[in-house]
Amino acid sequence: MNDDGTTEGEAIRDFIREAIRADLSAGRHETVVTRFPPEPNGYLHIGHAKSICLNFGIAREFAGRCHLRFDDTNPTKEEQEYIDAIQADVRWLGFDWGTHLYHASDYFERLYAWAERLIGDGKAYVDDLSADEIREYRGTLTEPGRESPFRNRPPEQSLDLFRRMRAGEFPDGARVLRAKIDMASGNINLRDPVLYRILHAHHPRTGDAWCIYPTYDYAHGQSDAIEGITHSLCTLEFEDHRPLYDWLIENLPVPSRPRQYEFSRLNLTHTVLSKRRLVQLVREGHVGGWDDPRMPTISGFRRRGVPAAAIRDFISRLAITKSDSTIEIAMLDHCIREMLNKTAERRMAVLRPLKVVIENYPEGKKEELEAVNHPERPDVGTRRVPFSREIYIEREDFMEDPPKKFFRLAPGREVRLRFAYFITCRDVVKNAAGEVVELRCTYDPETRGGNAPDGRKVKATIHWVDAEKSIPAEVRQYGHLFGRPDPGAGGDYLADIDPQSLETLAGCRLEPSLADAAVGEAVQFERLGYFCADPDTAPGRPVFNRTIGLRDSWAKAAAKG
RNA sequence: UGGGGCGUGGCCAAGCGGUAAGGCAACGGGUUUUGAUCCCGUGAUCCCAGGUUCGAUUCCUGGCGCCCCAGCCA
Repeated sequence: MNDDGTTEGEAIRDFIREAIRADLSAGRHETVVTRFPPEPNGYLHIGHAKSICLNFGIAREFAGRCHLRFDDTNPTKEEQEYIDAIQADVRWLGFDWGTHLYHASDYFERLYAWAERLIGDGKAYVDDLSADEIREYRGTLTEPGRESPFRNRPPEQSLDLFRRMRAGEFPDGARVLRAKIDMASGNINLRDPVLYRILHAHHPRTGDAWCIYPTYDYAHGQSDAIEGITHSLCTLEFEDHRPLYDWLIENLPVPSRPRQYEFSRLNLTHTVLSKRRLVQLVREGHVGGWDDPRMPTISGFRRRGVPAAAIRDFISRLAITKSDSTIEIAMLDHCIREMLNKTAERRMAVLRPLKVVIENYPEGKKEELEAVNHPERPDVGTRRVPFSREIYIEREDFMEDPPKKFFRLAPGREVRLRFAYFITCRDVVKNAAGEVVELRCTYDPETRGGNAPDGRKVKATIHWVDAEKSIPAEVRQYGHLFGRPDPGAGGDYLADIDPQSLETLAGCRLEPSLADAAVGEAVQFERLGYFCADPDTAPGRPVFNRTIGLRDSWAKAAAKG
């Protein structure tokens, strides 16, 4: 099975790929060329991953190519930091644009020349109206717009003005270049859309070479045509722009005629995916940064320990359609767990330690027990875990007065220590406040490795670490950033941030083999979940992030009562 | 009384006139040295109303509902 969910020879079917097959078999194209066109005004998130997987995936399936093109037409919002991060994220996701790295700004000179041509053809004009006036003249959704008084000025005059706009003679907002289409169109995008605006701003790539910049509508389709893009895939909100996209292609001497197709964007429960909101979360410090593990950004997932393959698998299960949809976050969680279950090695770690003294275990005795690294993959081998008279177990694996369905340790009860021995709880030691601070247990030497020669069973197996040899660590447990599936539905989405989405635990104890875990590499802490070392890890000071917890039917049952 | 889309089980989604795939979730049950994994099993007549047809989720008509568009953002 490939990680796009298909098996060898099985073609993915959706309306876009069907259209491509039709174009290919009709001979309209020989090769398929797609492009992923991010605007460098923020970090990539999982919604972008859908577009990336679609565009690069199609290029791969049809033996074509996919370009990475920065849609850098608005210097007031774009930054080099984003340009760099976007490239790193696309690569990390597993895609390669080869030599096809482009920028809309690479085409500024050509776009400008075509704009002059449009003016000469009487198909564009310089408008002196202010932004507010243009809005008034535009009309409303139900009323047609009115023509600007400058609409029919002579082409020579528009041309002169346009050249002076470029020359920097006018301040921001003084004039714009507009296409002359139809002020009465039901499609507002056709009511003489703005093609160029004056922006005295420094551009990350062109510096101060320009003070007029093309709008998205003008730059995008022409960039597609210049690059020979055959299928320009974008999200539904651009559907209304297609007539304009086509109008420009038809009225300009572009080298090719790309076609635009629209599909629905990804929505996910328990998170937000709008650039505006993600920027706000970062700028206002509601999260630690773009790569905060609770962020739905590619860099956030990476830091959290989510493998790129899990993201690709998730995307492959999505359908490319035109219907609005919101995917339950449980779907993503499932893909992460499934991937990690197959790949992550197992280790033991105790997050909330409770000391256990095994009274009949000889003082000073130490031994090492063999533990498998992956129960379903013997080839991954085994490791040795130190064991002695004093160990730590998880606090929540002991209850002094357990309900009937609780199978773990309790006074007088016997359980198995994973890979070690059966132990029985004999005594509970409490502090002055009445809190349990230590357990006194006995072990059965005959059960070494975890099986009783007499065949007796225990109802639970719990994890543990050696008190002396285990290493201290900080563990950050991450949950979904928002407590409700539809953040913002109640008004302010910021109010829906779950204050417990990050729980930092100090004083956790890890089995010694975790001392040299590689940053970002996933491991399963048995019975707890998947974790990986965070970049904040310092020598002798490990910091682990919880990528995702294991499914926990006990917690679910306990919650129900 | 503008234009563009969409409407199949809780969430996605196949289906392209012949009698409703699959995934996730939920709920049962089995296996298990992770209450994990794994394995079984359980649910819809397809927004509504007419019409065409031997037969419609698939075609037609009319409703209803939801989403997007009035940035010199993308």
